[in-house]
Amino acid sequence: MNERLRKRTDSGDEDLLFLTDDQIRRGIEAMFFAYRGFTADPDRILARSGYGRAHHRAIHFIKRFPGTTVNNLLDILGVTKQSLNRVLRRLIDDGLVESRVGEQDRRQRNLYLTAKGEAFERELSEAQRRRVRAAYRAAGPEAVAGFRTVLEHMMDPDLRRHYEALRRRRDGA
Amino acid sequence: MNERLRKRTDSGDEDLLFLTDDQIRRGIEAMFFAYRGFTADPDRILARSGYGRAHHRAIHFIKRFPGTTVNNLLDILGVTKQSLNRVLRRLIDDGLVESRVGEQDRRQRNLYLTAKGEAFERELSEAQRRRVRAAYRAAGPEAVAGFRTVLEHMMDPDLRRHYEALRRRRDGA
DNA sequence: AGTTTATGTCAGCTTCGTTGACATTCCAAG
DNA sequence: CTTGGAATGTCAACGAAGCTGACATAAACT
Repeated sequence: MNERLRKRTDSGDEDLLFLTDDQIRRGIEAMFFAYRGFTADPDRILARSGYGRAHHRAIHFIKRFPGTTVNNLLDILGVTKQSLNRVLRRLIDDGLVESRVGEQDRRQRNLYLTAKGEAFERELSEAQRRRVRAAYRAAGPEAVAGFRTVLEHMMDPDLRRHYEALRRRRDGA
Repeated sequence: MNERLRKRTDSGDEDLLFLTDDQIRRGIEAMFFAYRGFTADPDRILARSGYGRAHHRAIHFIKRFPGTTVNNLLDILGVTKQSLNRVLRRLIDDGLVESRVGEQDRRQRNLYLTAKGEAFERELSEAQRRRVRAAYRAAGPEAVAGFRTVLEHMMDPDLRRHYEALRRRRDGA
C-alpha cells in the first residue's frame, strides 16, 4: 500500500493526507481518463453499426432486467423519454429489442433482447469485460475491493437504493 | 475487506472470485453510476452559464497547465481541434480564457485562465472535490488507494505516459 | 364519467462530437 | 532566398444525443 497514505501520528490519529486537494484532484483526473479507457472498446464496436453509448446503455440494462418497462429504464438511465425513445425505436426497428404489451397492465411495454440483440450484447460486454478484467487482475483483489467501495460512495444514494431494490425484486421473483 | 474476496485455497493459490463475470459486471455498472454522480455537481454549475462538460474539461486542464498550447490540450482531451476550438472560442469570448500568440513559434497559442476564469474554475473544482472528498472519507484510505490503482490500470497506457510526461515537464521547469 | 398514468411522437433547441476546406505560420530543401 | 510541405488554428456544415414543450392514445383507477 502507498507509504504516503499509511503514515500516522504517534497519537494514533488517522493521517488525512489522502484527503488533500491535490490527492483529490489526481483522483478526479484519474476518473476522467479511466472512464475514457472504460468505454473505448465498446465505442469502437458500436461505431461499426452506427450506434452510440446510449444504445449500449439501453441494451445493457435490458439484458440485466429482461421484461423491464420503459419507465423503469428511464429511471435507471436518467434521460428523458423522448431521448430514450429515439434510441429504443432504432433498436426495435433494427430487430435487436422486442417490445411486448404488458400482460397485467397493457399500457406498459416489456422490453426484451432478441437473439440478434443478445448476440450484440455479448459482443459489447465481452469487449468491456476484457478491459475491466485486465485492470482488476493487474490491480489485485484488495485494490478492486477499494475501487468498488469508493465508487459506491460516489453514486447518488437515491439511485443506488432504487437500483438495488430493482435487483432484489428481480432476484427474489 | 470483503470476505468473499479473501478466500484462498490451502495450496496458497489466489482466489479469483473477484474476476468472475458477475463481479466484473457489477464493477461496470458501478463505474457508470459513479461517473454520473461524479459529474452531477459541476454539471449543475455549468448549466447555469450555458456551458457543458467540454468547457469544464478545457478549464480544468488550462488551470493545471497554464500556458499550454492548443495541440497539447487536444492530446489530453482526445477530441478534434475543430471541436475544441468551438469550446475555446466561447471561453475566450466570455473572458474566461486568454489566448496569447506563442513567442518562439507564432503558430501556437498559449492558453491561460483570466481572473474570471480562475474564479469559475475554483467554483467548479470545489463542488467536484467536495463530492469526491466525501466519497474518499467514507471509504477510507485503503479503499482510496485501491480505487486509484484500478483506475490507473483502466486508462489507455499511452495517454497515461503522455500525461505524466507533461506533468514532469511542468514541475521540472 | 372523469382523472391519472404509461407510453409514444412531433417539433425545435443545444452541446459537442465529426469531416472537409482553408488561412496562417514556420522550417527546411533546393 | 524562395518555395513547398508540415504544423497550427479557424470556419462551415453535419450528426448523435441530450433537452423542453405540446399533444395523442390507451389503459387503469376513482
